[in-house]
Amino acid sequence: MEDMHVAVQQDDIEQKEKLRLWVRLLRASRMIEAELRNRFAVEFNTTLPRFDVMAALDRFPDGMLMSDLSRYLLVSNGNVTGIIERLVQEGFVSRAKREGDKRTSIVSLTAEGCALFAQMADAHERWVSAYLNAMSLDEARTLSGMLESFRSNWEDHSPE
Amino acid sequence: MEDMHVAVQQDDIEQKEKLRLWVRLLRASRMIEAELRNRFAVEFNTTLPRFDVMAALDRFPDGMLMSDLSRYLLVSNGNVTGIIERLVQEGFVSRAKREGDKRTSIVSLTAEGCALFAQMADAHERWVSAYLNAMSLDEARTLSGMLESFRSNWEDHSPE
DNA sequence: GATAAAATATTTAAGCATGAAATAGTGGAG
DNA sequence: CTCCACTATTTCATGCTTAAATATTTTATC
Repeated sequence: MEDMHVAVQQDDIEQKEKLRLWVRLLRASRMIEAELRNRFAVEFNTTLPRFDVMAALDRFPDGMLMSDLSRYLLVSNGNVTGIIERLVQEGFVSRAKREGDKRTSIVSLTAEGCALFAQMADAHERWVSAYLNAMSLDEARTLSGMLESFRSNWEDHSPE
Repeated sequence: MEDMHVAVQQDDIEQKEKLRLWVRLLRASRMIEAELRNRFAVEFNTTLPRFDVMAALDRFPDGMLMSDLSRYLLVSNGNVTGIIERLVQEGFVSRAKREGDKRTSIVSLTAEGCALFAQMADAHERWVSAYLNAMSLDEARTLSGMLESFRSNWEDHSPE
């Protein structure tokens, strides 16, 4: 009986500690995101979602399907449509119809988009590294490792 | 000369490691957020931003000004207006005009809102803790501590 | 080959989010 | 009292985001 109380209390402590972790993770993420949003707006007149899309396309030079993009970026299908729409209009992304399949179109960066992304990626890396300058390299590696192992264990409770 | 190369290379390694950390942090945050959004929609027919607002109001039972809310939640002024609007219509939040100052209105949870929030907060804690179940209590504490020290050092590069 | 099932992409409606401008109220200096 | 600066809130334009509905094409099954 006594043991049960102790066990339950332990569970509760663990639950609360993990809730606190989540709150702090979210807060850190929001702070950095807000700062980046601001920088991207000021320096490149663009947004974070646009940068994310261009980063994905830069990583896959042969192009991606719309559904590849949304899966890779963890955003919804319809979301990508609008972002790509604007990027195409501004000449940074091109859509190519594919021979065999009339549903799909392969999107990729144009030469202009590629050049712009190189600049943005460089600035992005410098900004992020500056935001994290109070953290040592070792700490960064530890944190990074823990987050990666979290990600690789994620499927356990994720549905589907 | 040789030393300089080594130093520069070290800086670059550090920059890239911190970029990787940011990418993983963001990814973890997005995965959990997506899962929570889904849960809140299914179980409570509500959204994360609404939960955040109600959590703030629960924390300040005497009520908050609209500007208090937006400052506390790190969101824009106009944003809060719409969310409160809907919560008021559904009877979870009440607005009271203040005697002395006709500009301000004090918003607070109604009894209904309070009761609903208690349920949601409980579920929220259980969900989050389940998402992090692959992580030990010690790991959670370590990670949490690192994120907290990051937050407390944030002001260094944040403007204003 | 016909039909059903799955995959791909877009559109729609509602809500979230921002920054800027508009509106309205307060309070002090002259 | 009047003007001016400040505060609080809302409104607006734009863009992000989702889920659900729709349309189209491809693939599988018989």
